[in-house]
Amino acid sequence: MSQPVGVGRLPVPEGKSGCPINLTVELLGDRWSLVVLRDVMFGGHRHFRELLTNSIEGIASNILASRLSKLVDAGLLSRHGDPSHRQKIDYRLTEAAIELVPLMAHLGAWGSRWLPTSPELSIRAQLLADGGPEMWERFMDELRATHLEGRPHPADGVLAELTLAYERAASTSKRSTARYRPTPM
Amino acid sequence: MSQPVGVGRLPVPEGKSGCPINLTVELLGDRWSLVVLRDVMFGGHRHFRELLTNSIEGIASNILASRLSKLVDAGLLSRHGDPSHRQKIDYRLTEAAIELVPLMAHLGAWGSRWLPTSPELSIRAQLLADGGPEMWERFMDELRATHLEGRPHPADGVLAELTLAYERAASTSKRSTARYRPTPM
DNA sequence: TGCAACCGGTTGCACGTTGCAATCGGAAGT
DNA sequence: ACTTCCGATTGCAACGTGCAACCGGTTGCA
Repeated sequence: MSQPVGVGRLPVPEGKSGCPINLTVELLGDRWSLVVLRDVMFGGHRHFRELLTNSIEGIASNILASRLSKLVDAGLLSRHGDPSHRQKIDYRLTEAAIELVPLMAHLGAWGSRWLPTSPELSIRAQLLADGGPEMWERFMDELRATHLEGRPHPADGVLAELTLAYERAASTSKRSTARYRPTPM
Repeated sequence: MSQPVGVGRLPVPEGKSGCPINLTVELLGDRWSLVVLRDVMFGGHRHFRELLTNSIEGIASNILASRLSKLVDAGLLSRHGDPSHRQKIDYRLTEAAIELVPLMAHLGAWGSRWLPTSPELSIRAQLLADGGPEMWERFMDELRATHLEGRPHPADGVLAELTLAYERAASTSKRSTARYRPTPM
């Protein structure tokens, strides 16, 4: 639970830079990896079809498949069988992925501040950003309980709070965007 | 200085998702954008050749050119003439880019924690992450003075502190990586 | 005045990745 | 038996990246 992902702590892969920012960008810096993690983290979607159908950005099935297996290989997601259906796969966040919560919070905060985001979705990002490290820790503990130990999300948890804020904002917004499920931030 | 980049606050570009995380990923989620910003921010490189030659990751000139113009269009960099050479261009961070400092700090911290980074470079990332919001604010003010107002970096500033820590770590490391200038984090 | 070094790029081309639509074989429900 | 749902895979076109050569203009120096 506290080891680096991949092949362990080694002499820095040859030809690569060894810079923490660069390596992180190399791993997560593409069009979809962080979006998939966002949907698992904030949307609560943990199955292939669920991620495919509820994605507002409309990810293609082959891309989703390749991202899921890449994230599993990188140690950010883990695969588990689902008792309800033999070939249903439950993708769960690992500790490494859970520790991306502060990064997601900053990503959302910066986007809300500088990019033309939709108000309902910005509210959730703002709420999480304003909650600060203390709220992030609560959320991370909630995710650990859900994804590492298999317990359900508490009804009064951070995720519930964020979803409630979104739903309130969405219901009072003039042009309804209700054709989408409130998956993303 | 406090407007969103791009076309201003508009009804969310059509067909796009409006999610703050998604929009940020769409803008910065590629192999090079954040790496270029890192070199401008932490490496102090502000000219084309400087960025091209001192990049440890070895960016190609056409990619660098396309990223620079994309970042300028997005409002993260601004172009200025250089008095010393008529066709030399000084790329400076804008306020929007300076506000990516916390994101960079988290990116570096997460990478140091979970990926096989090189120790000298990790030390700088750790230092910045451990400094917390208070240190980030000091660094951002320093960058504002340098990039928005054209003053030099103070000798006792955050950047100097980070560079010193890197140099100490690099000089005591066995296998010298001195062929590289200490550009990245 | 000539010339080499430097300035920010551009061009052409090979290659891998992405995006899209259709489809796959196995498992479950009815 | 038939339909639906499951996580993918395939073929194909378009795009992004990586590499090397090259561009016109500017500067410093002999």
